[in-house]
Amino acid sequence: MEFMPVERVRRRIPDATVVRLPIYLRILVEQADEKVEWISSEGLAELAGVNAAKVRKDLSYLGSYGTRGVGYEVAFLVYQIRRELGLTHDWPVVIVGAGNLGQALAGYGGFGERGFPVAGVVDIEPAKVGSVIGGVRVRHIEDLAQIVHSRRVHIGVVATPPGAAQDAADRLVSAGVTSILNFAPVVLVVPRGISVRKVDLAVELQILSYYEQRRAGVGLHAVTSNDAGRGASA
Amino acid sequence: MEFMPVERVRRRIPDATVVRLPIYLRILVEQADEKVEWISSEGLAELAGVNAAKVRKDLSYLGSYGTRGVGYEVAFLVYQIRRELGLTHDWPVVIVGAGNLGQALAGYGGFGERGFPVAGVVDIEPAKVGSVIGGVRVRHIEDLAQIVHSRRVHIGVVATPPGAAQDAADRLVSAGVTSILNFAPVVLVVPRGISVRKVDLAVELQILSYYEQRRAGVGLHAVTSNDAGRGASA
DNA sequence: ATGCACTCGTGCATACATTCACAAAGCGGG
DNA sequence: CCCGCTTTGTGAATGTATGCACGAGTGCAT
Ligand SMILES: NC(=O)c1ccc[n+]([C@@H]2O[C@H](COP(=O)([O-])OP(=O)(O)OC[C@H]3O[C@@H](n4cnc5c(N)ncnc54)[C@H](O)[C@@H]3O)[C@@H](O)[C@H]2O)c1
Ligand SMILES: NC(=O)c1ccc[n+]([C@@H]2O[C@H](COP(=O)([O-])OP(=O)(O)OC[C@H]3O[C@@H](n4cnc5c(N)ncnc54)[C@H](O)[C@@H]3O)[C@@H](O)[C@H]2O)c1
Repeated sequence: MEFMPVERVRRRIPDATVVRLPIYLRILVEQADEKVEWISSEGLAELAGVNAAKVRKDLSYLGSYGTRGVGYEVAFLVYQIRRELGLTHDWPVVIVGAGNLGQALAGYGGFGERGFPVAGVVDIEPAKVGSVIGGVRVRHIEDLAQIVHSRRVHIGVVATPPGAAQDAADRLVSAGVTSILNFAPVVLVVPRGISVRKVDLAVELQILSYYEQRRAGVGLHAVTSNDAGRGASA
Repeated sequence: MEFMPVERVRRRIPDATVVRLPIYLRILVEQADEKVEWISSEGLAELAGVNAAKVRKDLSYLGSYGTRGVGYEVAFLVYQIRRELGLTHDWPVVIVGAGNLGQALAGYGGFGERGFPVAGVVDIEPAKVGSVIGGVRVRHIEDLAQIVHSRRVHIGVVATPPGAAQDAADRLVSAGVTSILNFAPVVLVVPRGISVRKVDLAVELQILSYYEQRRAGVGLHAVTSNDAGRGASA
């Protein structure tokens, strides 16, 4: 094997693991709130609804932070997962589209709590501009670049109608955003190096429909696990 | 080769493919609307943002519906994918939790259009009961079983606060629902044979944070694709 | 001190998913 | 009717993820 420098190169964490780390994190934070100080891979696996070996392997990508015979120290794991996910500081987000969904998102306090404060909401419709949602005033989309720069926004949320989603994404990218969470049922085209994740409710329902229909057809079956290997496409 | 009965045994479609079929379907419907009659795996791949070989393999699980040298007939593919996904009839859904999100969902017309009409919205809070959202009157959660039975609902949506989500899921299951779409940031525990998919926005943002942070740390990287292999856990 | 019970970390086997690469099949032009 | 062009369908190779099984630490009781 090649000589390896002490300053270890940050290991690439498998996509499938990246998807599960936030789930472990949420559970661990809940446990910490309940004054649980130590947890075993078995215990965490139970709460996360996965296999214990998978938990151990996932956590092993962060480093050897467990204690054999004992388990993992909850507070320490929380810290390590936060660090690995880049959650040591806030990531302000900007929401494009102040409609039904955009308003629900902006008004939802859960994001700010988890380190994703809403830095701004923009819309193309002058009629929407100026109204206040969740303590944030809706601004015109022309102000997008200004918001992104002044608030150092890296993450944008697309909540426009499907037909406007690509336009919204283009504007976000030219404003300097490098990660996009897309709610519009549209495949966004973005330059290499920009991460995109999508949330498509109709797709989710259709997937459920498949398993539902299958169950009806052939005896029972179902099963399968929710998020194996979702990354963030670029 | 073995003799094969005409009434072919339904092949199991890989989870990763099941996740992509709805995306192909949406694109194909759009193409049909634009009077496109034929499409190649290359063309569909382009629009779906995936590899052409993947498209062909995915479609091959449905059967040999392409024409070599030509491509796939759009209308026929639409029909076949719909059939395979169980979208030949409507799947009424019931929404539990008439808060911020539940209201946005109920008011959103996109579901009904795609074959998932809202059969009912229920809430535990008497104050919410009786109000009308998107043409549906909010009813008390005690009426859940009645709605599920009378409207033959198989799919339930959980849009309650996290602390109430397991209760909501339990009630859905006892009412007879066998598929659940969960918006609460909680791992639901359900009996074997019940499908669950979750939509967790905080998790999505945290995943983006990881890749974002990584980009800052080591040169560039990013990439990865959105939904490899999401199934529906039971 | 020694042994025992427990739990991590990980090599390895297996399963699943992606991609390549090419023969087979269909189409159209001459 | 045949030839050349196109595009499918799929074996095989590669890449990724899962889960088992067990060695190796750790803590505690005796
Ligand atoms: N509302 C839901 O529950 C729900 C559910 C699933 C998916 N979605 C999807 O989310 C997206 C938004 O849904 P909605 O219900 O909020 O729609 P909406 O029509 O209520 O709101 C869309 C908003 O985007 C604005 N907009 C339009 N073009 C724009 C542009 N180029 N730049 C900036 N803003 C622009 C509009 O002015 C409007 O305010 C849609 O793509 C929809 O399919 C919504
Ligand atoms: N609003 C958003 O944009 C958003 C975004 C991401 C996640 N979420 C998640 O979605 C869920 C709902 O969010 P929200 O903003 O609509 O919350 P909300 O508080 O506005 O609404 C929750 C509703 O559920 C009802 N409820 C409570 N317990 C119930 C029970 N046992 N059975 C039936 N109904 C019950 C409440 O009366 C209330 O009407 C939460 O888990 C939240 O974390 C919401």
